[in-house]
Amino acid sequence: MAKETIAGLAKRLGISKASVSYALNGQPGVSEVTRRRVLDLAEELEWYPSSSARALSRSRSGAVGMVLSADPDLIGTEPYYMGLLAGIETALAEGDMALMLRMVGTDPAQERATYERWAGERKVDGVLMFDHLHEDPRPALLDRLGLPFVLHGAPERHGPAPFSGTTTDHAVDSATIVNHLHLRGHRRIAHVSGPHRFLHEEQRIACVRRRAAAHGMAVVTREGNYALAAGHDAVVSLLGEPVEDAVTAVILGNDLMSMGALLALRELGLRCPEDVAIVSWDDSLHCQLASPSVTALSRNPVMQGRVAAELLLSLLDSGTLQTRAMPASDLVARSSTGS
Amino acid sequence: MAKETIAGLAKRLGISKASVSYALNGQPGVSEVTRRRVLDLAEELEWYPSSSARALSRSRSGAVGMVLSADPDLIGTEPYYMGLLAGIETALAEGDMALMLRMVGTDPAQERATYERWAGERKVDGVLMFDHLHEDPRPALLDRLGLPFVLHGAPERHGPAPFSGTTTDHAVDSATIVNHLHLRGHRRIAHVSGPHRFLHEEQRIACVRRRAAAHGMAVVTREGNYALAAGHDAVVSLLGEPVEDAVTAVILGNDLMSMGALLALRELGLRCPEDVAIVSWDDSLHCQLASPSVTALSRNPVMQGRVAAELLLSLLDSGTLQTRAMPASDLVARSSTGS
DNA sequence: TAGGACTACTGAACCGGTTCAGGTATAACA
DNA sequence: TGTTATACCTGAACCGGTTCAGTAGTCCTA
Repeated sequence: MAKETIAGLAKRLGISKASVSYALNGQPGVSEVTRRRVLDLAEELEWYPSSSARALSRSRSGAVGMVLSADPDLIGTEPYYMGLLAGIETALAEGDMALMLRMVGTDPAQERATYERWAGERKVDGVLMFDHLHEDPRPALLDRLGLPFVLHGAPERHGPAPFSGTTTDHAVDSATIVNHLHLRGHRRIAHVSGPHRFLHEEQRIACVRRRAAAHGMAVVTREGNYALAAGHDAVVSLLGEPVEDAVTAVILGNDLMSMGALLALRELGLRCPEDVAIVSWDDSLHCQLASPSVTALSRNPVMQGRVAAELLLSLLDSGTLQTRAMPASDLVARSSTGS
Repeated sequence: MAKETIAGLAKRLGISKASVSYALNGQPGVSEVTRRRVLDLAEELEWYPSSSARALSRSRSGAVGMVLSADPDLIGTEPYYMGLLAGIETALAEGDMALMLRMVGTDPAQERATYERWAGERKVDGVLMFDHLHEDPRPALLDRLGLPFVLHGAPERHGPAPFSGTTTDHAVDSATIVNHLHLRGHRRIAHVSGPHRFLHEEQRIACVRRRAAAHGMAVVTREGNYALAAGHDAVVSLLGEPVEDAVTAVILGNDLMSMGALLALRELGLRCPEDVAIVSWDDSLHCQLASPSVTALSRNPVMQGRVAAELLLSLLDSGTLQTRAMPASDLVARSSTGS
């Protein structure tokens, strides 16, 4: 079966390529009768227009790109990103866009090189990004490259946004966590964050501090890297030696660090939640299954991915920059805070 | 900055488009001097050839597709697939191919519709598939569509392969598990498999049975669906009422079901491993973190993904069908079998 | 010194769509 | 009745690469 083309359809129907094209794309310029004939024939032949020919003449690739930068061996351990991916993909599918995925190592240069290549080859019409960095060079780069993008987790701002993105109200989320701990009597807490280069981590730190101060609570901060060992080591360093004013609760920046924290407590012979409570800034099956199960802030990655993708779609077809605030996360209270 | 094209480069250099094209693609027909001039100018201008124009004239899209069919909300819970994805992506990147990802629900019709669309639009040059089904309609479909593909987890066969794929020696893996249990004194075991519609599950069941029989062990089989609840329920049904000849060990088809099994044991007041041992047919962080930690067969998804992608790449550029056997998996002995 | 082989290069066709600038035929209007 | 608007349709240009057939020019050989 030789590959059909639009010229083939046109010949079969005795009309011009142009008419076939108009009919297929729902554009004016053809009668309803002709349109139906074209559509019926296309269906009968199971024919679809060539995506590359279409991409070439429309100067639009019909795909959006997403770069995941992480150690390949650890990628499976981040359920948050997978949920995000799922949400993104379903939204894109509805908008008839394809998702082009690239995984690179943790070197930021690789991510940037990918964008340059994509823009140069016009392989994607837009890009989805995460994790706004301190002095993030990517928005400027993408602007220079002329690649539309959406940044999931953009900083909150007042006034018109310089680019499209989703924002999270860290003050509310922080308050949810800190209030929960305060209510349970904790007055000295620790916060083991993710890397400071992520803007959202800086903001969380500031918000936790502010909220705790409002309650008259003391906060110790540690920087982690989202790995299990980081949570473990932070807890050991915080609680390894018995001191007078040891913290009674630890907030950890993600689920893996929370698991590490639990392991550390067990090693140190400290009971959770009786001696030390644990809260994870990200929920997952790990938090549910751990013993004790871990109280966690439940974001909704699938929904968030969906929203981010929708922002990109609307940016691509109407060019409007938008910022969308994510709803506040719920805290799922579990055993690790004595709930 | 107006977009450069190959015609633009040609004009700047005072040569023809054809020469520029030959130079860029490393083809004969240009002198080394000219080639260098072209390459240098391209680099200086940060110019890349348009992927869609290239795709159109080469009749190759430069992308391979992969359909993930799963409930979007559960996708994050399957670390195996994420590892696979990572391996695939890195191999594809090295072969200068892009990965097009599509997530669909669990309805098989959606997966097939995606392949039809991709083939019709010539959007991907090939496809990666998983989980060979009983009477799997997909290979025939893809053959009809003329879409090259690699099936990760193809059945083992003698004689020439009808398509490219990776195979796993289930007999060896089964023996690894069963021997491990036999050595620890278990004589009555249960095997909670994944859905029977997956060929590899059927094969695992048969291999476990055979191996157990060789040892004079009794096996009870249950069908699960890889979800936590399935592992839980299977264990409850197996061990809910005290019986004379209750099984003393349970093999579960994946990590989630193993977690469910542990929960069930806890509920039933049975100790692991003293009363009942647990083995997972898939390793993950869950197995490591559970208490007791779970003995698991450790496959290497990143490597497997890489191999599958390499098979596809070589199929695409030389057209040779190949079958590659995956190395035997190692058993990571942990507490759940008393190790 | 004519002939053949080889190298370096070019013009034009081609890939398969989209879209613009007309061209008819029919309907609507004055 | 002539003019104009409208609906439907078409030929050809275009998107930006690849590739084929052909042309010069150079070198080697007999």
